[in-house]
Amino acid sequence: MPDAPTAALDLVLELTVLLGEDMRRGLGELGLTETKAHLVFAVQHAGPSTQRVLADMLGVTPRTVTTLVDELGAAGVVTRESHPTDRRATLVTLTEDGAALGAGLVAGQRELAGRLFAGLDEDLPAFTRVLGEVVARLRALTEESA
Amino acid sequence: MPDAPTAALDLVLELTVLLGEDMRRGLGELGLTETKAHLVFAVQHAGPSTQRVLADMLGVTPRTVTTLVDELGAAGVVTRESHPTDRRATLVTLTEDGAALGAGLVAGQRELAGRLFAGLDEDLPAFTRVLGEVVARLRALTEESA
DNA sequence: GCATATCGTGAGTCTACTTCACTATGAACT
DNA sequence: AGTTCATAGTGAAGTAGACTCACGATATGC
Repeated sequence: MPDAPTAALDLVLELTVLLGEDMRRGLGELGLTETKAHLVFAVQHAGPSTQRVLADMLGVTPRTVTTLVDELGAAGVVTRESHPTDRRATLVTLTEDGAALGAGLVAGQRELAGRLFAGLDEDLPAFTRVLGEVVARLRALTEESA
Repeated sequence: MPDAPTAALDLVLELTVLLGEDMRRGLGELGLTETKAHLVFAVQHAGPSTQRVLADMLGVTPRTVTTLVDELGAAGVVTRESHPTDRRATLVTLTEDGAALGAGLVAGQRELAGRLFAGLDEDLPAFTRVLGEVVARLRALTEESA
């Protein structure tokens, strides 16, 4: 019989697997990978950004962003605009379609959240408290070993 | 301002990222990938198993298990034993080192769980309730679209 | 005893990333 | 001004971890 923390962690682990599958499936139907979706989110949130900045936000190398932007550009989701003051850099911006796509992603996520947590209002605050604390501890852990 | 379910899902998403990083880092130090660790867990839990069964448990193709077992064999973690009744099949079994490795993984996981959830006893039952329900719903979702 | 299914593996491919080298440009310092 | 050093993005090539396909060896059902 596992102790309560171990049982909780096991559930979390299972959740990550299921959630990952679900997201990949949903994104796949839109022709997106997780990283491409992440890039769309990033541009949506931060506005037009250089590829260097996007690389840092996504946690990938600049070279990877080049490819991502190439492919998202071919799909009509983003465009490369010239940077107003730095001629080395390009500003990645969302097209109209890209903005709609991003809005759709956010809406889909919100809808999934509603479906997953519906009717659990009573326990939800405690859930969120624990989750916040765990995330904070985990972040501290990973930073201390960086 | 996001609604509570959306905030909770965002936290979950962040947790999956951080937890994944942490696990990969820790496993990497032991020369393991996530899938190899999963295989060790599977054999530890189910006892000596055919590669076909392991493929199903890991959710990968049999071909992938061949490579996994090759490499774990080279590392001295598992061995291939002949199946007593089916001469096509091989039984993947843990070596003594492999069993120790598996036990270490379990211990490490338990220790991490303790560290992450320490002092949150009051909210932990609610947390686990929500998590269990969410996992169940997610599983239902993925199965209905299979 | 023969047709058909299953186990594991060689050969080759794919995807999402990486590193390295390079050009073009910017910034800082005499 | 010019020289030096750092930075933005990209071509070329490599890597890790999966996959498909085809095949030999064995098992199973009729």
